[in-house]
Order: sequence, then structure tokens, then C-alpha cells
Amino acid sequence: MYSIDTPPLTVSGSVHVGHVFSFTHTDTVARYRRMRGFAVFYPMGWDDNGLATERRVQNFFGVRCDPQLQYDPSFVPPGGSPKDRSREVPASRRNFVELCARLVVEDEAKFEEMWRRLGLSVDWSVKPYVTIGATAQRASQRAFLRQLARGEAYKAEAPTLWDIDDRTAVAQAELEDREMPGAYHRLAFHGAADVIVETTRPELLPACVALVAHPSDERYQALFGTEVTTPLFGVRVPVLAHRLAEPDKGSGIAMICTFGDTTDVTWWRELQLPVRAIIERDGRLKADAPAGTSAAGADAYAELAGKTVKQARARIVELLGESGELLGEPRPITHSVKFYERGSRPLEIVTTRQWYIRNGGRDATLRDELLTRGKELHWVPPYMRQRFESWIEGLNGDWLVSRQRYFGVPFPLWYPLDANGDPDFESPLVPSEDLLPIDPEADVPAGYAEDQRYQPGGFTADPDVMDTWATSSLTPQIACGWEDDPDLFSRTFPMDLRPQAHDIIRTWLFSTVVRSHLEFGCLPWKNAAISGWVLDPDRKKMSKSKGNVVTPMEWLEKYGADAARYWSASGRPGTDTTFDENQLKVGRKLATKILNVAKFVLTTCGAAAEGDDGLDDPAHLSEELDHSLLASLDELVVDATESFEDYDYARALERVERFFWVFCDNYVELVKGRAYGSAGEAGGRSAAYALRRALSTLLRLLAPFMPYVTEEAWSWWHDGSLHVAAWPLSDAAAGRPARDAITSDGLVYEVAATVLSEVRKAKSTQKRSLATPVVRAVVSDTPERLAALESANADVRDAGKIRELVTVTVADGSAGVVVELAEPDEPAA
RNA sequence: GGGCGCUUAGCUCAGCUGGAAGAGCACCUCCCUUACAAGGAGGGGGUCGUGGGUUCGAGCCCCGCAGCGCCCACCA
Repeated sequence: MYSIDTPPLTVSGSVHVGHVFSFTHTDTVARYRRMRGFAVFYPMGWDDNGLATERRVQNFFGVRCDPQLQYDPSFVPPGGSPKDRSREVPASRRNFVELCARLVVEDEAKFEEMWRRLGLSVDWSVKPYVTIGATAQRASQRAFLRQLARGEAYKAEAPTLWDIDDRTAVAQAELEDREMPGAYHRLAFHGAADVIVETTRPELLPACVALVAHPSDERYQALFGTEVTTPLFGVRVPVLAHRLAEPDKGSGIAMICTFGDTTDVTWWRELQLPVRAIIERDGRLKADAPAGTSAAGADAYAELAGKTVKQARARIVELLGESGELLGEPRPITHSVKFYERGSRPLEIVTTRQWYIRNGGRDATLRDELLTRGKELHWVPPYMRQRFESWIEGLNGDWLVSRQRYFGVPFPLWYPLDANGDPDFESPLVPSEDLLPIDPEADVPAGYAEDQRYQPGGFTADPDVMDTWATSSLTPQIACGWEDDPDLFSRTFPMDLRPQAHDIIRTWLFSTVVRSHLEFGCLPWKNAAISGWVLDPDRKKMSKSKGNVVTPMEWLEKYGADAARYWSASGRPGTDTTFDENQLKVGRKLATKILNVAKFVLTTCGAAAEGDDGLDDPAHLSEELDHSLLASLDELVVDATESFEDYDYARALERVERFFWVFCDNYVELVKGRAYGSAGEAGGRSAAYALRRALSTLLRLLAPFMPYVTEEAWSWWHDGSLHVAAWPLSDAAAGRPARDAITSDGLVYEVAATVLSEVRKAKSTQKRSLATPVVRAVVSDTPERLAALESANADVRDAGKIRELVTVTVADGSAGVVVELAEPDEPAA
């Protein structure tokens, strides 16, 4: 069994050329393993839950989810995306989820069509799993409940990175820094003397709870332990010392707000400061001024209440200007700001109650265990492990898995409501595993009745859904039938291969390792093959937003799937590859060549159309050139096999392709005449068998890359599929007898091809047809090479149309071929 | 700030444990030769980013530097 943890693609409308690229890499490995005799477990999945789908549904149907609404069975979405998002039609949660489910079915059908066309050797009779499906939900909920029971999952109220557009918490792994324009504003705080603070976020001034400077900063030594008053709002805040304050940044003293950034959170926690939050979950400032604001300050705050961050910033700058507490003009800078990776406005930090899963972010022991797992994993290419390690080493908290969204796996929990109707978050009501999956909004906890929902003394559902990675991190469990199919699970888990791109090492790869480590105490797979990205010719990552995406289907239609696969497989593991239409043309050329040479071998030298009988029997080979070709082919088999064992499909392809072209150009030309019978029956048989054996081997070596043309050619002389035929064995592995000295390597083949090449060169240089006869060719070379040439003398003369072949022994290094062509008017005969 | 990768022909890239610079594309020339004109045969073109070092010998090994890309951290 060889099992592959296929990436479940995010269903978001169209397949990207990058997907074709990386999925082809995996498919070449799958096909190789299958030919090696493995039962290849190669499931397909779709990642359809989560925010990506919700957004697509919003845009596609022109709706937005309003969980307050009642379900409307006759709801009809308007369709299309209104320019103004506020014109989106509200839909109940259930209606919204139904639309999501409807759209993903359509999208998944398109994806499957694409993968079939590309020739992915997935067993489509096994229904692809979907991350919103019952199996995935059951696995997600089971894994979560077990972690809850073991204390690895916990709920906490804490400052959280928050996306104000999607109105959900986001995890560290989903953050992205973006360079944004900003400005330093110099504010005057009032004490014995004014204290000048520089800030890029003046609108957070009403949320200021302290000033902080470095303990060793002499400028502020005297102020430590004293209080100052904030401008405009008249709030008294302490001046404190902390090592994280940097003397050379701004004026060296910072205002701590609840919360402007993650450093504020650290200061707030370590210095035990009060909360004075002003940002609501929709990104607007609260209606009321925070505690401690002076009467005059309350009037100023009223000017800001309800405004967005951007609006509030503009207004407070005006107010500070009027009060004289803004010193000088704001000084423009560029700085990096944290965004949700799919977001369009900067993240805020708000205090919310969320579920977390331990991932080593707050636990050195677990962190070390995960680093050890990373060392146990075989990485392809090896240096990708660095990304895994630097991610773990940079974790600053546990994994926030709850999302305030709708189209996802719900947390399978309820909370009892006390007499006042307030939930008791400390004593969640937990279902038994055999009831999973459950929807706490629809299902009722044991011991309660539906009419107790939301009632004092009754219960309420956990309103959140899991982050999509909380499900994706369980793809081995979901695909291998964890707890659902113990037999399959025991044979497929841990899996053999995780193929994926390098941009999701910190999310998918890491989180999958976390879940497997915590649940099973082992790695989820033995190997991780990391593919690169596809870059456009400007060396930028291809992406929709840049408008440079080529639809893969167009290329498949224009050049064929084999050509697209050829280009894909030329990208080495982990390496970003530039999209190059030329490579598709080259791939198509190779495909055509395969068909043509197969036609020649199988039909033109007709004798050989009865299958593989005797192909491994050297008794059929009477010519040393033919032995030599097969010796050379044997080296290729060894090389290609080793490359595949090392997951270096690109190297395997390169070697096989190179051999194939030389084979067509030289070997086929050399033996063509003999194959037609010019040297009698024995010589013809020898050529025919060597050609068939070489073709059989080459088709099998090329099968993982170009499944269509190789299968077509194979079908001309076999009944079964090439793709379940055996991968070629090397002579050593097959126990074939060693060849004698002169034919133990490719020397005869190499020397004969070299002489033929020199003859062609002479004809080409003299602008003569290749059919031109050679009156005399004089080959100067070492005795060893001349002996090799002599053994192929007839074939070389035949292929080069050489009347007289003369050899001259010379010292190593002064070899050469002198070619004397027939006169142009001399008849070819 | 820490780390990783890359830098070889005009372009895209191979060069495995060090042994006289390669492929394809593009360009130019020639060729309908009985597998292939949606083809074939040839040709020109590179001081292997840079400065040192090790070695009989370095594209490859060691040290430094530069450029490009990426990962992580920082975010007053």
C-alpha cells in the first residue's frame, strides 16, 4: 500500500495553472508507485467549507448571511454581485448554508472534469471527500472532543486578532504583513512637563492606558512611577518601564493602548494594565467614552463615536490640532501592518472568547516534540524543513480555531444557561462520539428538550464554527477512515506521502503534524514533497488579482494533457517555475515522436507484433550494437528508478527524455536497414527484439509523465493497460546475465552514433541531402573505440550510406572523422 | 534583524560523490532520407554573479561580497 494525502483544493471557482503543476507532480509519483506494484491509495478531496466559499457565495448570489433571520424555504437569491455590498440580500443562516452547498457541488464537478482531463490517476469510483461533508465533520468534531477531554483544547477570553470585514477572529497562521503608508503624530501628554509621544495611531488615544519606555532610558527615568494626563481626553495614565520599549524608536516612549498591536497586548498583560477598549467588532469606535475620560474629553470623544478607524483618525488629528496638542505636521512613513491574508483592511485587536488548540505556542515541551517530528519527516527538498522550524520557533500563542462564521464545522457543544439566561462556559455539554456529527443549533444535548433552547435554566449552542484548517489538518484521518473503517485505516495510516506547496507549510503541514502527534503520537506521513509555485514570465507568482492567470483548460485543449504534464513535471521539487508556453510545444513534440517511433517499431518492422514474449531473452540478440543499446538502456532504468525513489520526478523525466531522443535519432537510424532485412534474418531479428525491448522500456519509463500517448502506443501491442504494467527492472534487479566485455556498456552504441553524427554533419555542412552517398569515411580513434566501431561496421555504413569505412589508430585526443561525399551528379545507387 | 534558495548561452533550465562547459527554445543554414514536414540534420553563441582559498585539477568544495526571490521576526 502506498497512500497519498492529496491536497483538498479550495473550491473557489476555477483551477489554477499552479494546481495543474503540483498535482501532476504527485500523479507521476502515484503512477510510478503503482507500476512498482503498490496498491496506491490516492483519494481526492475538496475543501469546500470556510470563508472562501462564503465569499464566493456572497458574490455569486448577491447575498449575505444574517443569522438572526428565520429560514425561508422559498428563498430565491438575486444572483450577481451588487457594487455596493450593503445592497446584498440578507439570507438566514440555513438558507445561506444551502446556497454554499449548492455552489460547491457545481464547482467540484468542474474540478473533477479538469483532473480527469489532466489524467490524474485518482480512483474516481471512490467518492471524493469534502470538508463540509458528514465524514469530515464527524472526524473534526471527534478530534476536537478528544482534545477537549485531554485538555489540549480550551476556551479563553483574550485579546484576539480580528478582521472587521469578515467579523471573525483569525489565527497567527493566516496573517500577512503589508507595507502601508502611515504617519508619526507627535502628541503632548501633560505632566510636570509635557511628554512627547510619537504614534501612528492617534485615534487610539482614548484607549491609552499607560506610557512605556525602556528601563535604562535616562530621558524618562524621573517619570517612571508618575502619572501623566492624555491629550484631549484628560485620562491619568502611569509612566512605566519595560524592556520591549525601544529608545531609538519615535521619541523612545510609547503609548500603550488596548489594543493597537500585539506588543500592546504583551505590555498590557505583563504590566497588568486595565482595559480601555474602544474598537467594536465592526471596526467602529464605541458609542461611549471609556472610563476615566474627563468631561471635556467626553465631548471630544462624542466627535469620534461610531466612526471607522480611518474616519476617527482624520477627526482626532483635527481636534488635536485645535487643542494645540499635536506638535507639528504628521510625518509620513511606510510601515508594515498586519492583515488577514484574504482581508482588505488592517486587523484590529478585540477581546473575545475563543477556542484554542495547543500547538506549542505556549509550551516549550510540545514545541520541542513537534520540532522532533519535523526531523523525523523526510522532506523533499530537504531545505523546506527550515520553514517548518522557523514557524514553530516564532509561534506566539496557541492555535485559535474558532471562527464567527457559518459555513463550517460547528463546535459540537452546548452551554447550560443559568437562571438569568447566562451561559456557563466552564461546563460545556458534550455529546457522545457516536452521535457525531452534530449541529448544536439543531440538535439537543442529552437531558434537555428543544423548548429549553435559549431559555433560562435551559441551554444554548456554541455559535462558532471551526477554522477550515481545523478540518484540513485531519485529511489523513478523514481520507483513511479513522474510526469509520478500521481496516482501511490500519493499512493506510500513517500515510506515505504529503504533497503540497511551500506556502502552506505553516498552516496545512504544521497543523496536520500537530493533530497527528497529539492524537496518535506519530507523524501523519513519512514523506513530504513540497512543490513550488508557477511564476509568470515577470517572475511574479501567478494570481487572479494580478490578472495573469492562464486557464489550464485552454492549454490542455491547445497542446494536450501530456504536453501540460510534461511542462509540469519539468519543475523540480520545491522550485518555483516560470510558465513557458514553449515547453508545452516541446511536450507535444515529444508526444508526437513517441507515437511515430512506436509506429515504426511495431508496424514497419512488422515481425514484432505479438506481445512481450522473449523480450528478456538475450538469445535473440546477435549484434553487439543491440547489446550495447540495452546496456545503455539499463543505466537509464537505474537512473530513472533512483530518481523516482528520491521523489525527483523532474530528473527522471529529463534523463528518460534525453535518452529517448538520442535513441530515435541514432539507434533507430543505425538499425533501420537491418530491421528491414538488409543483413539477413538473424540480424533483423536482433534489431527487432532490441527495438521492441527498448520501446517497451521507454514507454513504461515515460508512462508516469505522458499517460495518454504511452497508453495509446502500448495498446497497439498489448491488451492490458500500460499503467498497471510493471516498472522496468534493471538487469541486476531482474537477474539478467552480465554481458561480455565489449558490450557490457554503451560504448558500441556511443561510438557508432558519434560516427553517424559526423557523417550527417559533413552532409549538412556541404548542404547536401542526407541521402548523399559517402565515397569514403576515415575514422581516427583509439584501438578500443575502433574495435567497438568495427562490431557495428555494417550498421554504420548502412545508415550513413558509406561505401568504404577506413579506420586509423591514433592516440587518445586526436580522434576525428574525415568524410568524402559523392559528387552531386553521381547517381545515388 | 535571523534563516533558506537562486545567480551557467538572448530565453527557460540540466550539470549526480570535483576530472577537457550541456539540452530545449529562439536565431541562421540545409534536407521531402521508405516512423515522423504539427518533421529531420547541422551551425553560431557562455572568462558558469564577484573576490579570495583548498587541490595536480573547481560550475561543483571552503570563506567573504553583491543582486534577485522567499520564510520567520519586528510593527510606538
